[in-house]
Amino acid sequence: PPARTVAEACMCCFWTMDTAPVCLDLMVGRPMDHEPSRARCTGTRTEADVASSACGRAPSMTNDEAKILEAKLAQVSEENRKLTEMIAYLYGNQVSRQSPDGEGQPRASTAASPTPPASKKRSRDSMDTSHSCDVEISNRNVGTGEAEHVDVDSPLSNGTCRRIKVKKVCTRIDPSDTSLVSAKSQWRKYGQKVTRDNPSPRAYFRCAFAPSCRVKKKVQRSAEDSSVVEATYEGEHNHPHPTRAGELPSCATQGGGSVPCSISINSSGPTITLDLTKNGGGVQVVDAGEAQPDMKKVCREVASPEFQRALVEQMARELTGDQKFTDALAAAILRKLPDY
DNA sequence: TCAATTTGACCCCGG
DNA sequence: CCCGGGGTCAAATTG
Repeated sequence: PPARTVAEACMCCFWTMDTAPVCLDLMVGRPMDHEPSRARCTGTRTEADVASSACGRAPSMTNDEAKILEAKLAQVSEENRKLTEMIAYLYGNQVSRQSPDGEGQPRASTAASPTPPASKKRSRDSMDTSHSCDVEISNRNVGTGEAEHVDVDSPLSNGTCRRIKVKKVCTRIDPSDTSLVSAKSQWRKYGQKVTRDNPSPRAYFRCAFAPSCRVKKKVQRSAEDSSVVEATYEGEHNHPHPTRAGELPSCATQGGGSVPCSISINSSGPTITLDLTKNGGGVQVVDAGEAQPDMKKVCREVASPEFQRALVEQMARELTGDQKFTDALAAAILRKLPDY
């Protein structure tokens, strides 16, 4: 519990469980709203201390000290930014290999400016989902589906490269099940076409969350086996993956008041958010609704007492091994002590 | 009334 | 240049 009010940082760590990536956000505390005693700042200074000092809350500080601290703060911020980008990039790569629909966090590389379209491209081009010469097609093993992985290069005639992120997913479903074909919820259907080589119509979907998002999906039953649905995902989301309605309910609505920890499940993997600023404890799995079967299995595992215990132990190991955290914890405890 | 889906027409590209 | 097919648009339809 003391940790709730200590660290100023939000720490993230990622690890893989089975096939699903798990994002762990530890929202450890809010900045202290009262000034720490100068006498207690004699030890290792936390970033928060640096920040608060840099904000001029230490009137006796010299300009040189302030400049040094500002530079230090800027350096730490830059490091933090780079680490965040790296995590996003690594996580994006992982998602691109593991998520059946690629709805995960956009990769850092998405920010790269796209090469202008080559010569013969449609003007109303909606094909600007392509930004590289890598075409990744992966048939993942979903349920009883077949699995294969293919990489295709797609250079342009003018010698430049464009990046097209394409995933192909084969899923075996009950023939009467139209859930995937209709693909409601986060995809908006904008067209349907019967193609020459397949009697089943091909449905075209766009991301329904953001109009500017260029991600597309094509869904069509296999010509050979109508129980197999092939979904092709093209492009990357250019927006954070939104939470579904009710996925992250207000802490106050949960039993006994606030919930310090919640797990949101989406197709790119469950996200565990630990908000240690709240009272109480426990882990809650929220909305595994459309999760894949293996995802649901992961959800059950995540919700299990064994996993929670392991999670707490893992967190404890990570936190106690973090010098900054322990320093901040000690400082916070000192601040919390009555001024005798 | 509004949002989502359907569906015929159109556009673009490759052969 | 023509034609066929895939992909997209947008008006009509539906819930």
